Amino acid sequence: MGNMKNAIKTISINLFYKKGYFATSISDIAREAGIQKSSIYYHYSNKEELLFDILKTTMVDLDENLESQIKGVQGAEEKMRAAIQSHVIFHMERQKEVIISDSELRGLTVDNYKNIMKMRDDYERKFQSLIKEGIEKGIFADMDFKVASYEIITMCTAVSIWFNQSGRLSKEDVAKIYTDFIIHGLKG
Amino acid sequence: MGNMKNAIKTISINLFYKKGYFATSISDIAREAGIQKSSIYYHYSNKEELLFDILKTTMVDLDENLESQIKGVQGAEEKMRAAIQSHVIFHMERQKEVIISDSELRGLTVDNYKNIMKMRDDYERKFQSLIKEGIEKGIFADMDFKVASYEIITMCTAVSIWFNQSGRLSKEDVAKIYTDFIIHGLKG
DNA sequence: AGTTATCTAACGACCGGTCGTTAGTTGAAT
DNA sequence: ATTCAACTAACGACCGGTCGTTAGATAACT
Repeated sequence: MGNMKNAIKTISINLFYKKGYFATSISDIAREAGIQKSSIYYHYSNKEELLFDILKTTMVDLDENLESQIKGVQGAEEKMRAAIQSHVIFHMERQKEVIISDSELRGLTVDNYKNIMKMRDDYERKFQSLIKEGIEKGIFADMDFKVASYEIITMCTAVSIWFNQSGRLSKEDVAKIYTDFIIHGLKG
Repeated sequence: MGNMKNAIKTISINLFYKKGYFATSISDIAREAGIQKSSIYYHYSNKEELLFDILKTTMVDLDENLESQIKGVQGAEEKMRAAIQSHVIFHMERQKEVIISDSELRGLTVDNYKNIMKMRDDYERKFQSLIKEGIEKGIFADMDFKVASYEIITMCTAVSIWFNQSGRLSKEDVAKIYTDFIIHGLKG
């Protein structure tokens, strides 16, 4: 079983989140895992591969989440509502990983960086398609659909920063507030 | 004159933006400035002080910018429009510094961290007051004003990430798009 | 016997920071 | 006008420590 490998990944997520990728040493990770730092290299060939594994998994899960949530939904507005809810809830449930994804891209070398950026672009384009569809059908106001997608995605991504699991609002409360706000913004 | 000190600061802004605070060494900064790294310590007593100087200046300027833009403006909606425009344009004009401000807070020790966070909270509360005022006067829909402030600030802050000075849209174009989107979201 | 997962030990590179020193400038006292 | 102490701004050598990574040994399980 990849039991230790999985532990290393989970520990790294926590440390990268708390201290940042560059400020976290292989020794830190090994200490938490209860092994020697050289043993990390049995599971991952270098530090960057560990970061890349985290980022890749997060993006794949995010995308699968979106696809599964909008599949079968009818109507431009309803599809957009489903997409927003999917994105927002994912960012509240996977706070640490998405924060790492947003702040540690500098830790990647060119090939890995391009790999992640391509996934991001594909994901972004799905939102842009939904906006375009809504505009064409006259449900949303005429607007710059690219800027609209940046507005929506960046604001929904940021829930990961301020949302508190044990706070006043439930994930569903927050999703509702965000969805309503954005739909009003889109309808103009 | 503090000419070299200023050069060190500007160089650091560029390097912290490009490579990140932890990945930038004092040697890197010194090399760009054309001096020895020990000479950096004549101007700044340690690396963190340099980071703090950048963050503090940015927050002070951001706040002064907001105050000067909403001063004298009448009406809740118009004041909110002025605030959004002020925030968005500042984040397009000072891209590097605000990105550092958003991603390198971990480089600060407790006291400096608290100092910056207090300024952020104060700034945030100004937006919350504007929202509350609009709700009370019946101009904005009834809503959770705290979440609304997070929605607005995080989305407007993110223009620093995607905005391209030599791109298709002018700063004023972007400000207009953001302001309209948000006002519609607030009016509900 | 071979594989898997871990260990110990060490590597060279680089880090932030300190030290004593030095050359040029300034300003007040002589 | 000259002297002299203080200040400014930088130098280059060096420190202890940590970094990511590698090599080779070892122990347990199949």
